[in-house]
Amino acid sequence: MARGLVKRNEDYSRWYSDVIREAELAEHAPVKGCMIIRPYGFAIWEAIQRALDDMIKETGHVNAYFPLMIPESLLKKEAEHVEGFSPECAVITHGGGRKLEEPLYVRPTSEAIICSTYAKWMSSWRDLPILINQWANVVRWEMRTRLFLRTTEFLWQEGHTAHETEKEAVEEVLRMLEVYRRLSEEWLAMPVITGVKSRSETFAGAINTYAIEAMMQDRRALQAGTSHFLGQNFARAYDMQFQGRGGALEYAWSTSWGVSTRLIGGLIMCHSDDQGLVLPPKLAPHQAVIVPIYRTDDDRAALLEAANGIAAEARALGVRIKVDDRDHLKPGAKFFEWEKKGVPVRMEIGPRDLESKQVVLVRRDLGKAGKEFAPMEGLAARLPGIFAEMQQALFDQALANRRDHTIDIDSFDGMREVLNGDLAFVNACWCGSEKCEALVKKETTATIRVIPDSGENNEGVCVVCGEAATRKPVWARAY
RNA sequence: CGGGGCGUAGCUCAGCCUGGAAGAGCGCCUGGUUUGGGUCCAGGAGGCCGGAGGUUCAAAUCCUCUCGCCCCGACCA
Repeated sequence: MARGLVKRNEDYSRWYSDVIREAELAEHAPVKGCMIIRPYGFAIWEAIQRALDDMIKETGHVNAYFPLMIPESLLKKEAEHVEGFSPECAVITHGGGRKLEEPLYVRPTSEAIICSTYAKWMSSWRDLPILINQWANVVRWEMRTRLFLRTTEFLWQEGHTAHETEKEAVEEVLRMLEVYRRLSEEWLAMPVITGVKSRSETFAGAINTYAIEAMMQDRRALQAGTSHFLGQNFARAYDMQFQGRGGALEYAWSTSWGVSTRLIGGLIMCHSDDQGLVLPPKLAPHQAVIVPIYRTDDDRAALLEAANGIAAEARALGVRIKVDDRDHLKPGAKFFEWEKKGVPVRMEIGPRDLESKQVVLVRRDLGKAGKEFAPMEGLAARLPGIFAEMQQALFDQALANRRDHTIDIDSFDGMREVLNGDLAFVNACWCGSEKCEALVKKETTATIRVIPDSGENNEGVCVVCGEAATRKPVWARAY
């Protein structure tokens, strides 16, 4: 079995760390809660960035960059916002060898600095909308951290937009929620439920927070992205005013939305297995690897020539492929290594294969059972199709896992049993009171993950208090 | 912040109880051997035993203090 990896059913938490270590995605830094993202892990992040950045631009946004440090006074202008964040802020008190007159906050998010800048940029309704995104790092002093899922410093993108009307802003929030859904489902092969958060889970200072919520293999939920409708709250706090079409001064309607390196944690817990990482082909740094198997130098030369030929052909078709020509490792060692790193397709080629003009092809998600002899003729051209099938298979598998573990429940007892037991996504009606929500959390540690936007069959009675309910949230234990 | 665990070779750790020449496995370097699922053999490099103080003829080991990290609970993307 995979050396150095515990099995998922033995200790899921340790398995998760093992996968990251063995795949060389990241490691702990000397600073508590911080991580070093290693080149292989960062390559995955770069692939996510490329895909998302394209979508962000296709939807009319541009990138910019705002400072890491925010003056305390600026952050404190939006009371609810600062209250939500101040306990987890890192504060810089000294610089240049002396105490600063005003402390600087390391951004936990950039609403304060960006909104106050937008205020200067808008004078007329013609200046709107402002549609800007930034790729940045942020710091939140979390009590408990886990690689990728929750680190003190993390990488993300944060979009910040300002609009003339409420309608436009709401449309923007939902548009970006949809972008996140597509990123997650089409690129990470990670199915998500979209919807709005309950009040207690709403971003500090926002009117509404929308989210994409995914189920991990252990049936816990992961909030994978959020899109916030900020109303005019930040406009009032940071003076984002413009002269409207009628000539009067109006407050802008703003939004913000973000996804982070947490997505990589989701990716791991959605698809990987007891052998290690499993990557969806669309995001894999290497989509395929060719391992030559030889005895003699002559064999080696001939095989490498054949392998490089296949690789060149594949690259011409846009496939990210690697020929593992390292001479000091046996083939078996290479198999294990690429397996742990989640490379979608492995091709083995030895003298016998060369003779019969074929390779042994193994899809990562199917394992040894899925080994096939593939003719070299037309092999490169087949790869994109194989990747597409695997991409779909990963999504289908994750979706099936969610369907198999989603339950409609109408009694609090039933809810307690599931959420304190094997875990699942529980669909259960809710009256909307924070008291009922808090009681569920107290007795099960589960929370409302999202109130789905599909409006069907939501009439009922609250699973906790029995009062009339019009909402049917997804309840689950979350990361 | 509470509870638990751990700091010794690049990594994983043994040694500590009962003080007396710093070890193993893996990895790394050299040479040979091997190559269709983690080759084998020989040789080699590599250490302020987390830090400070104390006890002692003598401390990785005992005592005090300290710093840090990991895991489990209360907060969060």
